[in-house]
Order: sequence, then structure tokens, then C-alpha cells
Amino acid sequence: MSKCEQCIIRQFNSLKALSKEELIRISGCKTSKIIRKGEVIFEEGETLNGVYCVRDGICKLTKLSANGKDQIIKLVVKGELLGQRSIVSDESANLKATALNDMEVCFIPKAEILSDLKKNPDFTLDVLQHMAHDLKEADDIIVNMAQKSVRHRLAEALIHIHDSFGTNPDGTLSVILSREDFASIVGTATESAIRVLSQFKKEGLISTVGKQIKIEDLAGLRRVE
Amino acid sequence: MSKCEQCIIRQFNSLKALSKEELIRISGCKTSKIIRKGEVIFEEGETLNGVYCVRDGICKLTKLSANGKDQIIKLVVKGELLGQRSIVSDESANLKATALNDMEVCFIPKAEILSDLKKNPDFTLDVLQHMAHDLKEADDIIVNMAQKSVRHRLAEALIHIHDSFGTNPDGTLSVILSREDFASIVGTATESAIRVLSQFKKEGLISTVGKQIKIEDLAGLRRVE
DNA sequence: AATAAAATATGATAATTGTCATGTTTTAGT
DNA sequence: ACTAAAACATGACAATTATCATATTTTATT
Repeated sequence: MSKCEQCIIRQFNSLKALSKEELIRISGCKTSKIIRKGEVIFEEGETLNGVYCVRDGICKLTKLSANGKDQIIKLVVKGELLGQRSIVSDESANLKATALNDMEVCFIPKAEILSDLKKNPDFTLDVLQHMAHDLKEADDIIVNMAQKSVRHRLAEALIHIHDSFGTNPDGTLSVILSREDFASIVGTATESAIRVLSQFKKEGLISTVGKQIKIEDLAGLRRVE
Repeated sequence: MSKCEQCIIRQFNSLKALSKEELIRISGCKTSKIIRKGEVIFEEGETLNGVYCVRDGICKLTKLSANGKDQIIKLVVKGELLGQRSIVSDESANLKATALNDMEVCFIPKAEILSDLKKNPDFTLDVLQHMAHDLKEADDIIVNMAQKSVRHRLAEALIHIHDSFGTNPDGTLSVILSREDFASIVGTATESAIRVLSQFKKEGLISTVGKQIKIEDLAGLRRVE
């Protein structure tokens, strides 16, 4: 099993604020897991006994709404931590985490994280800063949901995925989502998401090969309202 | 000027985690302000030089959307802190704060808060827990915006105001908002909010006298979909 | 390779919500 | 108390989005 103190992934999250001693201690009690595409890492309402450090792969965080549909709140990629909010608040998970492709994650027990939160202010402050960033993003999403059209939101979702998660060598988006997932990000019916993507295709803003999506006219997408 | 170490308001926010010495230090450099109804405490994009502790009154946190409408993200009442997110992230304010009635706030300079964040892990952890709570609420709002009807959201907004901010002796909601503000919470056109409130009135779910709103049938409101 | 199941696609139609117009009521300022 | 401005209210209509039905294509499984 790989060692935390030698793992470069931690540079991307709050674990970078831990001392070498703290990392070695965590290294001793963490466990690695392979999670297959489609598998659930944790359910909404589940009590989490630790946090997950995403070493590879992508997952979606969703919340079940009253009408039975899942709403995607956030996509989490390599480098980020999963489940800090629940650990910090000492509450059950507010969101469900599902792998979008094969993932490799490290599970760090709750007690270890809590002990560092109490003893290492640098670590706590770093977690706080990440949480502040997430909160800002969430506030922005609220405004978008409330005030922008489905077409506008879907355009922005494509741009966000492009900018944040990048593209393959052939220019296609590296994150592959079903039409249902797109609908769930945008907060609309699957048929509506499909329709808008078809429109974007007709208008030359994107091209698709199966689930692969390539942005053909980024400036045009940005102009969508 | 009143002293922080004797102020009971701090029991409701993260300042309760500070030591007596820290409170005395903060007390020495804080300033009190009276803010009149309608006045802006800070603008979106403004650089904040500290946080505000709300001693009395209520304000709204809004964000301007692309279409020029303000979206209310959160109502902040007596006891809560304003502006921590910006201070923690060292970014300009993401939201605008506007007084909904006359307010009394204490301004605590950024340097004081930052110094405590670096030195007092209890304080940092408490701020972190509040932020985690805000994040959970924001995630819930995203789902509501995406999946529920205007009618449903407005019913829930009324219930939320009722449960969180309470009622006057005569049963009317103690937070008084314009129809425009209701529209801005729910994320809809002012006319739509007015229409739905009128419907609620016809259905006997609420009664109104001017801007005063009284919930007549809480169970019925909860059943709204 | 054949088949079943799931995902994608599109049309028709209904429901929801936004916009514009216009009138009434309330509030604020002299 | 008077007047102007703002807030509230409602109708008519348009635009957006959801729902249902039904193909078609893709994917998974045997």
C-alpha cells in the first residue's frame, strides 16, 4: 500500500497542511479501495466513519429530491476529499456519492481527521477555506438555477466541465456523462436536456459521437442565453 | 460602548469559542454601527475589511444575476456573523448584504479574526462547523430550485420563515418582506409570487394585512406541492 | 450473433412560469 | 392632508419546460 507522505495527490486538498508525522500516522490507518463505475461510495443519510481522498476517477454528488429525481450538486475529481462536511458537522451524509468511472480512493477514519482538526490549525483553516470555496460555488449555482434558462444552464455546464476537467487529445470532454446526468446537473427533465443538446449540435456549438461530446464553438456556447 | 466579553449575542455564533482574553482584545477594536432599513451593509464584489456580528435586526444576502435581478440566498438574523466567507477565503464579497429593518451590528476588523483563526483551533473549528451547515443548506436550496414548483418553493419559504424566525404575538410572521423579496427568495417573477400568495389566501392557507402575513394552516402549507 | 434492456431521440400536447399592460392600494415625503 | 412614488394585484398572452407516447440506437448479456 502506498504511503500518504509520498502521495502527490494530497497537494490538491487540505491534507497538504498536515505535518510529516501526521501523514505517517494517517498512512498507517488508511485503507485503499477500488470503486467500479456506477458503484455507490456512500448513500444520502448514511453515517460516514471517515473521509475519502480521491486518487483517481470521478464521482457525482447527488441529492434525492421530493419528486424522486436525483439532483447532481457537484462533480468530484482526482485530488479532492469526499465527506468532510459530514465529519465536520458530525451529521449523516447530506449527499450520495456515485462513481462515474472506475475510481481509486483512500479511506481515512473519522477519528484521525478529527484529531488533526483539533490539533492542527493550519489543517483546519485549509479545510475551512475549501468549504468556503464550495459555499461560494453553491451560492452561484442557486442563482443560476433560479434565474437562467435550461439552455443557458446547459451551455454553462458544458463550459464548466470543459474548463474544470479538461479534454482528451481528440478534443472531446474527458468527463463522460449520460443525458440523464446532464439533466440532473441542470435540473431539468432528461428529454429537455436531450433536446437542448440536439439543438446545440444543429447550431454547430458541439458535436457528439455517442456519449463523447466535443465543444466546437466555445465562444458561441458562452454567448448562449 | 458595550463589551464583547459581556455580550450574550456571541453565544449564537462562533465568537463563543474565543477565550476571555481574545474577547477583550476584540472588544477594544470593534466598532458598533446602526444600519437603517434598506441600507446596504456591503456590496457584492466589495473588499471586506472585517466581519459583522449582528446584534439586532435582519438582513438579506443577495447576488445579482445575469438578467439584472437580485436573488436572495439567505436571511441573516440577530446572532449570526456576516462576511466570514470572504475573510476566510481572502476574496471580495460574493454577496450583497442589505438591511430589511433597522439593525445594530458590530464590526470586527479582519486582522483580529484572522489572528484568532490561526491561533485558536476551537474558534476555527466552530467557524468551520457553521460554514458546513451553510453549505448543507445551500445544497438543499439547489435541489429545491431545480426540482420544485414555484408554488411549492413559496410554501416552503413561508414555513421556513415561520419556523426559523418566529411570529409576533398576533401570529403574523415576524420577518416582513415585500412581494419582490419573496419572489427573490423563490427565484421567480414578482407577479408570480404575488399570484401564488393570492392563491394561498383564497385557499385559506394564509391571511394578510398589508405586508403582514399570518400562516392560518401550517399543515396545509406543508402539503403544497 | 441474437436478444433484451437501457439510453437516446423526437413529436404532440399540457402545464408552468414569464412578460406586458393596466388598475388599485399603500407608503413616503412635503 | 395632499401628492407622487412605490408596491400590490390581476388579466391576457407568450415563452419555456414537463409529460407522455413512441421510435431508434446503443449497450449489455447470454
